[in-house]
Amino acid sequence: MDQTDRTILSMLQKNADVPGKVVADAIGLSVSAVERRISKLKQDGTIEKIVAVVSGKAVGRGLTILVELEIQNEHRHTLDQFQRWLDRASEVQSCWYVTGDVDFVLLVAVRDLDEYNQFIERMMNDQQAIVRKYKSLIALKTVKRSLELPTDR
Amino acid sequence: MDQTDRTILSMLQKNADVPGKVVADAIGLSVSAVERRISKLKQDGTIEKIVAVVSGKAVGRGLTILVELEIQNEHRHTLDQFQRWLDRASEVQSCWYVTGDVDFVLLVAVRDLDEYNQFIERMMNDQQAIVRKYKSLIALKTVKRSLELPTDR
DNA sequence: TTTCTGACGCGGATTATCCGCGCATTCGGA
DNA sequence: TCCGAATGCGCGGATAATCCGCGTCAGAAA
Repeated sequence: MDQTDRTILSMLQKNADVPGKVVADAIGLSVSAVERRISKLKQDGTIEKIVAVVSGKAVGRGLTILVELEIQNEHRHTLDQFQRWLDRASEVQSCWYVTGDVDFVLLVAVRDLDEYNQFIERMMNDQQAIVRKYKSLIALKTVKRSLELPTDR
Repeated sequence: MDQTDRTILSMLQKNADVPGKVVADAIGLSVSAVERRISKLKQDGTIEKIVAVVSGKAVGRGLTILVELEIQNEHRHTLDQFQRWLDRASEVQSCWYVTGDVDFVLLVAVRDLDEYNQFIERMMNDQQAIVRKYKSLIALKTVKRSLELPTDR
């Protein structure tokens, strides 16, 4: 993982829909050298996957809400079970177990408040033994939306 | 945007590193029909981009922190300026302007607490006229991490 | 019914990727 | 110092994927 790899990663995080030739020209390497590096980065898990980023509005999921959760108890089994539930919930894009007053933060994408309400009710019903309370932070504006990581230094 | 398009989007959000043939076989369409649909979805902005998802650990940015911000005032000019700053901050992966007690939520990826502290100091220094207070929610575990949207219904 | 539109499958032309080869550089022991 | 082993490179042919024009067909509108 040298500087060349980092440059490649930086490019592919912005746009992975690019022929090797373009990357090769940008960094002054042959096409096959670039291909070999990319396939190695995929192999060793540095590149986890290549995905399409879809417009929420275009598929009718334009409403983003951050949900802060407090849970009843933090026993191992309870946590595991709840996390599996979250993982299967299609409304939940991302989810973190965090320090502080709240226990979980969810990033939820839904069509509208009605669908959000259905999600919350489903969660409070399915997981009533676990979830104590929740707080909704409705996104009025998504300033930035990516999973891009800086690769420098 | 019919059910076929939705199926394609669902597949490409999980893995866009797939030849058209695979998608075509999965949905029972010819390769060229699939290619035409995909290129149309890119054209009209439904597919915003194709990106590589990189492992934070692999590039030394394994620490994820959610930051809740309260700002001094919500005048248009102030907000715009601050949002431009956030957009340029490489540590900030995502950022939402939200309803409720807090004004912004940032998703930040850094190497360690030291680097996080540097980021916070830089923000509080550069944007001292804007940011009133912040609260850090350190991710002990990332349960789920994607921008994937459900396409059904 | 006729016409128009849009999406389809087919298949050849073009591009891109995969991969083996030989070469240059680097890095550790003898 | 000298000499293998390992690593990464560029080249170029084989393979695979994409691009694109053509003719066809089904559904909507005249």
